Order: sequence, then structure tokens, then C-alpha cells
Amino acid sequence: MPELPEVETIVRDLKKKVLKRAFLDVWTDWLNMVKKPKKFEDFKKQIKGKKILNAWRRGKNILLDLSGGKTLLIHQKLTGHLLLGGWKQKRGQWESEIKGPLLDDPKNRFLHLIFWLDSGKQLALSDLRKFAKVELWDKGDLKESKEFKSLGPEPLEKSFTFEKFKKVLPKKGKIKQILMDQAVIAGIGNIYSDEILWRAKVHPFKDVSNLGKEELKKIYQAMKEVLPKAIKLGGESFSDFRRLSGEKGYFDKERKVYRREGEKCYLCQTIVKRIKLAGRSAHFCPKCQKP
DNA sequence: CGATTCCCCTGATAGC
DNA sequence: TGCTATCAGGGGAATC
Repeated sequence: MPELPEVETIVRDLKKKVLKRAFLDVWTDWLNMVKKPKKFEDFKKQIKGKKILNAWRRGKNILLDLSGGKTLLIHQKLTGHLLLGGWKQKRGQWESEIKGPLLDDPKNRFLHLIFWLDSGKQLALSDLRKFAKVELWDKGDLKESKEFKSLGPEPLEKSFTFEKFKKVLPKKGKIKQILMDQAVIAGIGNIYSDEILWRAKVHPFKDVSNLGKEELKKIYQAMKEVLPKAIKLGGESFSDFRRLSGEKGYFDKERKVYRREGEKCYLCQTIVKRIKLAGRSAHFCPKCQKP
């Protein structure tokens, strides 16, 4: 499940591998993947020949600035991830041209969108659930777009101080839900909200109006600590996420509660609980994180 | 207007 | 064995 650290990992990989490359062609077997422009033929026409000038991230969005003033937006949603490799089509099946484990991994096999680059490589989007979205924007329009303007601040920016954090928080609401709200802070999802709250020793259901300054400070510090650590480790390793090379990240070393239901808390040995919250799972230690 | 539900998808798993 | 029901989950739209 790509969140800020996973998207940042992919963007850094892209910066190393595809800058200054041009798109020769693009293929899909899932017309709904590209949402803008609506007709895939139009998308293909507009993307052909464009050069990748820059790669950046905003929240959980991957952005590629292209020649001609366009920006390609890719949101991986739950199970999408970009892969760089070489493939060819044989009897309707995609087969790897390169040796290696890239396509041996079942999570890498759901290729629904493939860009041919002038480097001789293919940039492919694998997405089991088909929730990912791809959009081609005029750069200016994107910055003015409703979706972009409604995104909250980037938690890792230096300007995101503790004062700013307190200021953007709503007056009420469950803290986990608030941390995952992209309009409040951009980039945090289910994994990292659980991990942040465990480190801060705050119950995920606790209302923000009942949080003291010390608790808020701990949440802020945990956020500033966990996210960079996860980036350093190349993202999570237990879900569908893979980096550009097809490899997993190593966040498992640091994972404390997410998907650890029924296992022991690393601090107090209490059994980690999972509770549903607005259709999402919240994992927490009932002893360390009191309501 | 804020909060909740639905919907987009399909592999994995449980139940019969 | 094989079928069907349930679930996961980001985010936007529809609905309460």
C-alpha cells in the first residue's frame, strides 16, 4: 500500500533511471486506468515523443514533468507500483526479456499499462486491484486543480513545524482518521498512521480535542521520525508495494503494530489489537495506547 | 454541511 | 473438490 515513503522511494528511483528519457509508445489492456484524457488514443498521441524532465511527489501522487508543459500524474492507490524492465508480448502473454526475479514475483505480474522509453526499457504499471489512476495534465492546470489545492502540507518539509501541525488539525475527530486525511496532512495512510500513533503512545480513536500538548508533540515527533526512516529503508515490505527494480523495501525492521494483530507488543508484551475505523483497520497496543 | 456509505476491483481465505 | 460469500482498502461521489 504505497504511502508517502513508498511514493518517495519510487520517485527517487525514477529520478535515477528515467530522467531525460522520451516516451516512444504506450500500451494498456485496461482503458479505465488512464482517466485524463478520457480517450486512450488521445493520451497516446499526447504522450508520444515527450521527454521526462523531472520527477517529484505531492502527497501520494507521483508526478513526471514532461516536455511541452505537460505533467503526468500517477496515483498507485492500493496495489499499483511502477516497474522498470524489459518485456515483450508472446502469444498474448507478457514475457520478460530480461533474466531475473522481476516477474517471478506474483505481485509484479499485473501489468496493465506499459510505456516504451527511448532507452530501450519499459516503464510498467502493475496493479492487481486496478484502482490506480493515471492522468495527463497541463502543468499550470494541475497546480490550480481542486484535487491538488485540497491537499494539506507535506509533513517532511522544514516549514512543517510543530506550530503548523497544531494549526492544521481540525477541532474534533478521531486522531487516526485525521492523520490519514489528505486535506489535513498529505501522504499518510493506514500503515504509517498506526505506526506513528504506536510510537506516540496515543490511542487511534482518541478525539483530537482530548489530546494534550505533550501527546500532540509526541505524534509530531513520531511522524518526523518514522517517515524518513521508512524512506531510508525503501518503503514497506509486507504488502503489494515494490520499488522500480521490483524489489521490496525493508520497513519490516521497523514495523511495530501494523498487521500485527494477535502478536505481542514490542514494549509491554500485550496482544496487539485491530479495530475497524471508517472501513479501515486500526492496529494498536491496548496497554501502551490507552483511550 | 458534515458524516457515513457506496463504489471501483480481484486474490486470498473461509464456509459449506 | 469446487462453488460462493466475505474481505481488504485510497479516495471520490453519492447519500443520509
